[in-house]
Amino acid sequence: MPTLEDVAKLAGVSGATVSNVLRQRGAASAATIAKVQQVARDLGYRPNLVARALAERRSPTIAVFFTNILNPFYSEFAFAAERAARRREHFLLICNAATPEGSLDTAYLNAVAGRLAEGLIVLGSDLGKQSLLAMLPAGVPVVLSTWEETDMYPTVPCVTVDFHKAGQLAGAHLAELGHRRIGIVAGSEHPEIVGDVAHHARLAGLRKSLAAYDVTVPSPRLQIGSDSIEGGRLATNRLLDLDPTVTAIAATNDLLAIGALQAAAERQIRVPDSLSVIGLTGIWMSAQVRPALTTIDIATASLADGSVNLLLDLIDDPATVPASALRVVGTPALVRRASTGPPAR
Amino acid sequence: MPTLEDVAKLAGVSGATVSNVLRQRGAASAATIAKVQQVARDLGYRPNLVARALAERRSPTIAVFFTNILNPFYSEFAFAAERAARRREHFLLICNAATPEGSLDTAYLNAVAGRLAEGLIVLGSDLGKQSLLAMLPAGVPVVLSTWEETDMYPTVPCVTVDFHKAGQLAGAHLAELGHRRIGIVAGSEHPEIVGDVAHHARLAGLRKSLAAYDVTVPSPRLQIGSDSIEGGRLATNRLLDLDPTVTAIAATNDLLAIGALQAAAERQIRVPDSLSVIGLTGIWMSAQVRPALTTIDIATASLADGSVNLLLDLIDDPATVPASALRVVGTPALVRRASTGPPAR
DNA sequence: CTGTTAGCGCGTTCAT
DNA sequence: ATGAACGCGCTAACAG
Repeated sequence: MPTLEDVAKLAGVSGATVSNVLRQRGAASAATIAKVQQVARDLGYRPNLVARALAERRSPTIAVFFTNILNPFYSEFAFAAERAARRREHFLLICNAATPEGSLDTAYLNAVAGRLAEGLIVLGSDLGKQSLLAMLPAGVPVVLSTWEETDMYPTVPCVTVDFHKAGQLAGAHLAELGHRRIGIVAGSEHPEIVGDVAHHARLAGLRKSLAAYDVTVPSPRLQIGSDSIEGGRLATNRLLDLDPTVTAIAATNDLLAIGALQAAAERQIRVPDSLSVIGLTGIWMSAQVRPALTTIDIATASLADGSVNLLLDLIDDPATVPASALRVVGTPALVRRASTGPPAR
Repeated sequence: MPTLEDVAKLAGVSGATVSNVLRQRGAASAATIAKVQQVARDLGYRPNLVARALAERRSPTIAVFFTNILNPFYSEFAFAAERAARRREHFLLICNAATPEGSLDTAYLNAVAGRLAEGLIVLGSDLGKQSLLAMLPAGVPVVLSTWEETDMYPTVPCVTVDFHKAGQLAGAHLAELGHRRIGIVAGSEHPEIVGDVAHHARLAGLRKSLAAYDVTVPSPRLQIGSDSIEGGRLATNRLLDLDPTVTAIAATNDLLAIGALQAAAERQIRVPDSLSVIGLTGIWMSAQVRPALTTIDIATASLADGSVNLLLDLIDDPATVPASALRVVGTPALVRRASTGPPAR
């Protein structure tokens, strides 16, 4: 592979000039520009980005830590984040952060702190608090995103959405439709631990809005499952076994809601005629299932976009970033589709 | 951020010794080992991976080019690839290669060739042939994966599966169940172009196996849609409008098949009683939908694993890699689930 | 067992 | 407008 020097020699100029010409800095005579470009093309020269990163003390990559990229929600985030990063001439390193111990992977964090990536976006709820906090003093730019508890780390930049509000919207929608016997299917990252629930804020919001209608959700009507379609299906089956009288189910995310839809289908329960189902987050698939899922949209792509841009702004020049940009909390919105309606009677 | 030199000075040794101690190379007295480690810890030293990469002329990252990470198939590949890479102490750069023009993104390729990643896995069917071929002479290690046409680039290392065989298995399964009026829903990356089909090998295999049973698939029974659930649903609806007599549908991938399932559900057609549906690839979701989808499993995770390991082997030492490892073609397998059965009559 | 020297390939002064 | 020299932080080869 040819280097800068190779080009310089063949073009009869110095390395500095080649650098200037190729990066369009400074000025150079039309003749040398042509010459250098010609030689570079002939040689198939490509700048060594590693060397450049070392010299510039910057790296063209940022990293994003998920719990699980198999979850479509995270895929969508990754997709949007990659596009946003690319628009800013950056690459995206993906890191599945979840380890058996459930904490952020230290090797990964160290690598990032080792300037492999010049910044880091951490998604998820209550993942790896410790290791993450240990990281921050190291001066690595970090942006939290889609964080469930908005105020867990008040000092860390965060782009998220009001999950409490999202839960409220879901609850209010069902209650306003007239539902009173409502079940909840909630997700857990450790379903093997009895009572472990991941989506605290959504749940709290849900319960709060329902309380305004004097609706309570006793324990048999709250079922917890692993964060997947299958988990939602199983949880819903348990719920309906325990209490077949519920007329609506709110799930703390769309995957679980889709599982609920399937459980209903298996039991020949018509949605929304006999059972309403509402999800949360608004993944693409929620629009593609049948019946199409009513859900609370949190604009995942904007969150990804906002996270990447905030991170890169912070890296470019922290001083430029207004304090107000350090804590962005989006507003969720109800998306009415076909899976909810008034109760049968 | 402290550097190697900082540690060296404080520990009263040279940089080389610090490097040796920290990387456990060479030998050092117990005393200096302890000292160096102590100082490194106190300082919160983390090696600068960019500098290391420059010095070693290696980078700890590999890149994978997809067409679309929103497709669960690619997510699953990414998930497995990331794990495999990590086991070999590498990071994964994800690149959504699809551009509006449909070709591989040159900027991305150049970056990789710029040693940002030391190798590259390219997924997909007929994506970016030109740019990719232009890339190869540059000496960048490349592994093709999940490639539809096994022999398109005979000289490029490739880990894939026999898609032709996969198509055959799907067709044979339906035919053996007794189906004779069979529809096909095929995917396209450019559905706006009339007649554009992506999954050639699968289609050919499908047709071939059906021909053995004297089954042909005339044009109205072959519908093409965009590679998504929605695309499958729409294509299936067109197909059933044009010919309501089909008793089975083979889709060229699972997303399309899931769309077919939904189309059937909307039309109150019972699966598999009145209509059988078979998919291809075996994404996780295929097991989670209801009825669970019968499909042809291509062991995506193993493909990802194999691709990463082959690439890394090639990078470590091409001479070590036997020729037989340069072209791995996996064998697909039928997974019988609930969406297929004998025709009603 | 440890230190010295010499790069890795590029960007960046500061002269010229 | 152009070039020489130095530095980025680390590893490798050799010397002691």
